[in-house]
Amino acid sequence: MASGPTLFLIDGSNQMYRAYHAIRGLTRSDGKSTNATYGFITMLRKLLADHQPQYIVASFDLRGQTFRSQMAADYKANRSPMPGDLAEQVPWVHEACEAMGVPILTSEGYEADDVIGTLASKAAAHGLQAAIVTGDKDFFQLVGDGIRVYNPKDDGTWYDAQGVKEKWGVEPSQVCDVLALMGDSIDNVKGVPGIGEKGATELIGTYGSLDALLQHAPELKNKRQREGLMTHADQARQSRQLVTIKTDVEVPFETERFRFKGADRERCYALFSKMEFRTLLPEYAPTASSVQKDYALIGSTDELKALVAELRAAGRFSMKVMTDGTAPVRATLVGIAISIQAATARYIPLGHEGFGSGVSMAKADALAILAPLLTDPSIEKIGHDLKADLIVLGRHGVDVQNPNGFDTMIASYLIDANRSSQELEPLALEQLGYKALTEEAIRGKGVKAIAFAHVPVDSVLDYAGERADIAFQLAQKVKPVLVSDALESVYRDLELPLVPILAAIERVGVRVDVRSLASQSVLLDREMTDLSRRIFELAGGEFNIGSPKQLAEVLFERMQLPVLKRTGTSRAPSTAVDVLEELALQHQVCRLILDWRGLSKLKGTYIDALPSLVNPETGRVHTQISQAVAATGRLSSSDPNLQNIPIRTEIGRQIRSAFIAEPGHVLISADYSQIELRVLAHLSGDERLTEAFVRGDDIHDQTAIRVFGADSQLDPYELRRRAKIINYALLYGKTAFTLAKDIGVSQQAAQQFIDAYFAGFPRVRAFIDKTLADAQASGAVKTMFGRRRPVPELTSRNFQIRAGAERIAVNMPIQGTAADILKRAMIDVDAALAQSHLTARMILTVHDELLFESPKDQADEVAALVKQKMSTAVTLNVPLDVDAGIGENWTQAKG
DNA sequence: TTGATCACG
DNA sequence: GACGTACGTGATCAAC
Repeated sequence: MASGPTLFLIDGSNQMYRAYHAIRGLTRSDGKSTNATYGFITMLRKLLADHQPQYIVASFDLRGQTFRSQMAADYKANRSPMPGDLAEQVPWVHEACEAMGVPILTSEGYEADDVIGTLASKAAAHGLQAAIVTGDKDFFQLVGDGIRVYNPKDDGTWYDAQGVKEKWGVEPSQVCDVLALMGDSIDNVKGVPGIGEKGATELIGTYGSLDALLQHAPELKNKRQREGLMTHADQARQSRQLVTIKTDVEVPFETERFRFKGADRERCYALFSKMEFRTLLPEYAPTASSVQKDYALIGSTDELKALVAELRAAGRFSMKVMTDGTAPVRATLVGIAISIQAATARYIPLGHEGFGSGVSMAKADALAILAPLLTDPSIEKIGHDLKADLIVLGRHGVDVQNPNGFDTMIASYLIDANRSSQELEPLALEQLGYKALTEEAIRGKGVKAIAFAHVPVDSVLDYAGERADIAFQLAQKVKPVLVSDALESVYRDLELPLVPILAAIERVGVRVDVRSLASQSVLLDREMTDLSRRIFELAGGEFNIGSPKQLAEVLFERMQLPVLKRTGTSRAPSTAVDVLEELALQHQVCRLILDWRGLSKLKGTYIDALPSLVNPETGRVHTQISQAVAATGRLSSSDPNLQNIPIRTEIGRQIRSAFIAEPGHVLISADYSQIELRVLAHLSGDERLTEAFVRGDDIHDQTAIRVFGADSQLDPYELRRRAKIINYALLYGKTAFTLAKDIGVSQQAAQQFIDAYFAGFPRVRAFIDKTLADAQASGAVKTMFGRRRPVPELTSRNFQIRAGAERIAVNMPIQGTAADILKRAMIDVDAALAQSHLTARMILTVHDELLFESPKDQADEVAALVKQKMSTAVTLNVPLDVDAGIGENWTQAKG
């Protein structure tokens, strides 16, 4: 019996192909496929972890001729050439292999199979067993004493001689004969026509070998087999030669070279960052402790003064304001970390209690020393999410001025808006190869988390110092990328000036009429109770209407209503609005359920939730605005989201009425009229669309005329409604299928409308086509201001994924340009207000709307100024119309 | 924590 | 010719 350690022989080409087909649609942000590389690495990692090989080597097929192609000119002639996006990955797979510590051995003129066969057969002589890692059945021929096949698919399967016999019913020595009969259409090994896997194993099992079978061919009962074997005997013999794996290739067997010494972490790290395999990075990142750091506490005002002098001399520094509490508007200041050089940081403790409380300086004293620096516009402040720092410092009376600052979160967002997270830790890992401490590691997690103020100050120094240190290093790293990606002007002219404006909006907040909401809650409660009583009567029993599961059971089992649609992942019967709308025609209970659900949503999300979000200190609601989330460039709002306050229904408008102005003040709402369609007119240059806007026509009426003709018998309101749907539908790539549903016509009619639209506005079609062509060429789309969004899925071979990417590509330049325009307007309005005598404050932004709170007696002037600045924020070849309204509450202001 | 649902532009 | 069928967000509730 063979013994000794096992040498793992990886059939690299086979495993690379398998990975390529097993994983679909994995791409890097530049659109290049990385699926085979990722799959191969995953396989390798699992193999290494599961079997901890002492010896390992991989072989790959080389390009060009092999002895087999010389033997049979058409060998592998049927095989389609390697797909381009796999060929591109070959060097990466090789690199991955070697970086992971697996040497590669190949031989000119031979396939990987032969190299592996040779090594396997030589292994015993070197005191090793062989394990061939492959999914290719051809290798069964080599199995025997000391040689096994291992297929890593699923959880992995081992094949020894017994295993081969169980799988195929023949000995490994007979495998070549079986393969010779079967042939292999992919490699163009012809075999014998009429004999497949089943026939081949049976025949070889019966007759013992190909030669014996050929001798007895005339005696066979089965006509197809008999004639096949008699006419194709030579072909079968040649096929056997082709499938026989060589075991005598001249390759050196160097045991020591095959000894597995572990991965080259640095090489792996470099490759995996390049490939954007983010989940793999932490494991291969250099450890934090390996970096020599100079972090220290600032323990006295004298030290602080010395630090300030140093910072002033440097002209720039990075900072991280440490706080306890979730939102910056109510968080307490704990300390400030500062860095002016990689691996260096200072921490100024300001609010440490309990252990280490002695180190904290008085906040007022320390801030007074720091303030001249923070408010000096000539000093560059670097940070990751500076808005949060600005809010906290602002609440302590320090109005940070930072016109040349650098925010690494925003820079990273501009470079890749698709990133799911723009947080510091993953960026540090990917960009700097630095594994940062997590907040959880310092504070603990969940309910047991300790406030920073109570964590030993040395730990906070480590953590906070790192944040400032990393931000400083990251800034140096991403600044050049901003320039090379032509993103500097979006950064300087749009995003950076917006930071203090958003900070101010968050700090000011919005006043909410809590009493009005409370009385609405009571009324709604009654209405819902009433509705649920009627629902239970019709349904024949009580249940939780808010539970999709229970509701589905009542509707589709107890009441036997038809299941029209199923949900995405769980395939449960859907109870979504459109389904219930349709079922409402059959049973009135569905209408009641829809009504109940509408009320429940509004009550739960707004009426009952808003009062609890009022900040007790200010009596107002302070949303958080994210500048680095939406991939199109829009802002987003959370905690609470004030960008989705209801408006479409009567109850919705009542909720909106609860957003009110301070006594003596009013709210002013100013919104762009149809900004996205105007952007489309501008970007496409379509004459008719442009003219319609220039003349001030109602654009939806114009579309109605183009699409439905001037003399449709339908009600003009209905026509306009449909035209509006069409206008927006086409902006986003809606299809006839859904358009038909939305406007209640046949799919053919909907398609005619779409065709008529594009015929009526011909440049729109051309614009869409050009946008797509450019996107395909560059892998990204851009707004008028140069903001970009990578769209890697445009090259996907999956229709669904590709179609989705195309819609994104068409939509982003429009939605994104509109977002850019609003940002530009915010900056202009803010500056104009600051320069005027007016004291109005911007309090909200909702995609195409700005909301202000103004003293009553200034309202008209403010409205005029806002309107003027918004409509001239940019110059398009269509006018930018702005509607402004004034009122006691948000609903009135929108009137 | 995830999925379904639904609020907004 | 089929594919599945509109973009972008965030909050809540139920159910695991």
